[in-house]
Amino acid sequence: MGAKVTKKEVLTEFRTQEILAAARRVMERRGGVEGATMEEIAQAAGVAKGTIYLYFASKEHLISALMSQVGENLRRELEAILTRPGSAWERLLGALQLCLDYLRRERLLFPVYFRDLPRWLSRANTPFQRIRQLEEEILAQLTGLFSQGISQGEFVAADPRLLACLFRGLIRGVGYYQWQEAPEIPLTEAEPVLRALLGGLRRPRASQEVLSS
Amino acid sequence: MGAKVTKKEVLTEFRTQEILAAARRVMERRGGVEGATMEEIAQAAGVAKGTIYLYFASKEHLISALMSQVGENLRRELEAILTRPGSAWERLLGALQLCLDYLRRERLLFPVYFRDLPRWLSRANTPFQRIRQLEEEILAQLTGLFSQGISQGEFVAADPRLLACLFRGLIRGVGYYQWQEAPEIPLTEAEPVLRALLGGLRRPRASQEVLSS
Amino acid sequence: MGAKVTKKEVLTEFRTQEILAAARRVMERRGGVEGATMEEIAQAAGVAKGTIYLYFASKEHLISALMSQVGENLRRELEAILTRPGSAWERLLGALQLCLDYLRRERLLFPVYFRDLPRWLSRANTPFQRIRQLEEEILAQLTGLFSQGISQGEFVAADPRLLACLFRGLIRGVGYYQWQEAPEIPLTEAEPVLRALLGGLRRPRASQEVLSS
Amino acid sequence: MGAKVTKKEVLTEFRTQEILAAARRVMERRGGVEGATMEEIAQAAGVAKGTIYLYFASKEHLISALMSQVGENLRRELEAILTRPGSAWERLLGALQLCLDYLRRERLLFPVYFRDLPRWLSRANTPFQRIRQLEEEILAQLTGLFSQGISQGEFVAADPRLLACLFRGLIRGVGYYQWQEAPEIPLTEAEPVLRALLGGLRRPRASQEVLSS
DNA sequence: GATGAATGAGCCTTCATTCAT
DNA sequence: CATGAATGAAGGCTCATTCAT
Repeated sequence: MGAKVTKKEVLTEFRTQEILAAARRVMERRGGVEGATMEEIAQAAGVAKGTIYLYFASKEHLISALMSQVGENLRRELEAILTRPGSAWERLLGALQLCLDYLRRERLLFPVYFRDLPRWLSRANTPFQRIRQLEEEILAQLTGLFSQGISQGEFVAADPRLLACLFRGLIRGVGYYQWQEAPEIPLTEAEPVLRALLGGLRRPRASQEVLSS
Repeated sequence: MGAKVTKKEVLTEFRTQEILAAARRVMERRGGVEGATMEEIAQAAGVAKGTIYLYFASKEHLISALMSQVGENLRRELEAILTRPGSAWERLLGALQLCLDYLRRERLLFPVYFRDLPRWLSRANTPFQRIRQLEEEILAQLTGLFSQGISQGEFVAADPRLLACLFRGLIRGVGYYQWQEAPEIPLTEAEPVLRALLGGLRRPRASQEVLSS
Repeated sequence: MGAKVTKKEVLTEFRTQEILAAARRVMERRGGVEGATMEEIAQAAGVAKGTIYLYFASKEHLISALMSQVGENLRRELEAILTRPGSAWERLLGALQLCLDYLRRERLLFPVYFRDLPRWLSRANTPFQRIRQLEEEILAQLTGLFSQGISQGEFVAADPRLLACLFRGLIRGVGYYQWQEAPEIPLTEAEPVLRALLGGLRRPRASQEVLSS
Repeated sequence: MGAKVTKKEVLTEFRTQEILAAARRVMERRGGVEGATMEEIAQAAGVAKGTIYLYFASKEHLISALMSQVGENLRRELEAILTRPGSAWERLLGALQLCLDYLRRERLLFPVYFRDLPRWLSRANTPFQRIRQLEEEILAQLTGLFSQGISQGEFVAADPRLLACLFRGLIRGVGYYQWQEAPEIPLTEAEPVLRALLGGLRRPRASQEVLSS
């Protein structure tokens, strides 16, 4: 009997993932949430339209689950990098590389993340609170990193949370650039420039300089 | 007689601006183009639904006009700054300040700009080509600035267009940050950090260093 | 004072005709009533949209007046022909020629007459009763002609009103044909065939034949 | 299993016909296509508005299907009659009877056929091309009949296609008459007169007469 | 559980008509 | 009288969601 329950659970999990994958494909193809109809997602998943609603309460819940998956993974991998030994700068470079990797990997999902998610996040009572939470956790990880770096004298003195936000903003800016302007330019070309930019945050050794206009 | 024509023109201009302002308000309130219906825009403008179509041929034309207004102004002001005398770095700082000003001023319109415009830009035969053109012109202005800076040895050697894109990406990242995360943090606090980041692009005087990992 | 009133009347009449002519042009161009907007008619007439409503109570009244004009003329000319001396057959040929002339002349108005008028005629309390009346009068004229022809032994015995209706139906069929199928074929080619067809109604001299299956 | 598929197909076919019948009823009631809204058609069919779009891609497709049904049947039955043995005249009488039957049967659909179809036929890339094709085929059938009749000396010398068009025009004229003027007069009364008229096309035996004024 | 036919609220757009100037 | 900006009812169509089978 326990086996049977497990079997059913496995099947449920399988279907869930199948639908999520289908939703991802369709959204990538249609370039966003609005263009992706439940009908098309169902077809792509090889199930009937009504079946989706057995696994997800609504379209929003479906999208939410999809986005959460990515966030969950990013948070886990980011955690691994940030707890590595080494200087804050080295770990920041690791985080940069990871984020650029995600940009590359999830490139096609970017429009959804960028355009459609924000609207939903602004609404209360939405299934997207989980994503908001994940974003907050990721931001907290980065904030912790900058905090360490500042207290260890590696980075210039600044609000660590602001630095984290700007780092994330920078990554998003790159993603947006890649998405809108230059899908043909490999992100690897952007990495040195990003390093140079972030290098601007490093505190010159044996220097009393502070940020000033 | 001339006065009458002027009167009519003034009224038309007034209504046009009134509707644009209403559209802006509704989009801000609804968080994007999709959520803003012509009905609600009309109500916000204090006119009937059909009246909007006396001033704009379609919803797309209306949005297009709204976005173009902002782009037009930004381009003009940016041009003024970039043609000022001074070092490339000084002008870059000026551009930075201008863009941050725009972010502050057009803060509420940002979601529209960020999320909805991209989809339309990807379609041909759309009234949004004007905006695409404006974006390209602005990008060209920035590219020119970086180009000068590089050839004059002020900035590290890199593709100037990539730098321009990253600059813009950075600004957008900040805007996105401001929009989503910290409407309460005044952007003025972000400026020094942005300067520090951009400072990473400056070439150390009398140095042959190039970007390397 | 009397002169002034007359002057005004003349102007009113002039405007009325001008608007009617414009409506005709627009309907011809647009291929019917539905495609012709009051806006376009007003432009074609060189007046403002609202002005039309000073001369015609509604779009229906305008169309009605336009169609009545044609019917009025046809009836008058038909009357002239039918009161000419000569055999019923000769007068029938005269009527045929007249109707074909009208078809040629009013060719471009035919779609309106054929498609749009009928719907309105079927409604009560419509300004189109005048047209219905004109049609009835024209039909009565033709009925009278056939009636004479039958009583004088020129035509086979049949309900004269039915014959009149069929004659009209034949004309309309030709018009429809011309309109839909062969605008390039001059109607003159159809005339001999129509004569042959109508000749089928003539009673063979000194014959006792009656219509039978 | 086969039964299940059949069941579904039967249901689909049933609904399709049900909607077509509803559309027919509404158009008859409203006197044309323009007056018949999808809403009202849906109500008449006892389904929701959206349901229609499960069976027909658009309003035009719906109307097109309706008209094609009739044309398809007429063409088939006409073909059966025209390939019967016998003189051209006998077959022409058969065709006449068939067409009058259709006029009687489809009487209420006539306005649609007469008024609305023509406008659509003039547009390219429309689902109505099938109807255009049907019309052409029917006309070709009639043309062939006249062609035979002429070459066999049964009918006066004339362009057979013109004769076919006039025949069709005559039928339409009768239909139009019936529709507008005398729904109370049974068409059976019109048939002898039509025969007489068509008889005018017959070539007098052993005569060299040609059509002349 | 799975299905997919059915639903209907909601959207953008048109255009005959009105009325303040 | 003339104007034309403003109106708003109505129409075709979409698609997330429901529910009988």
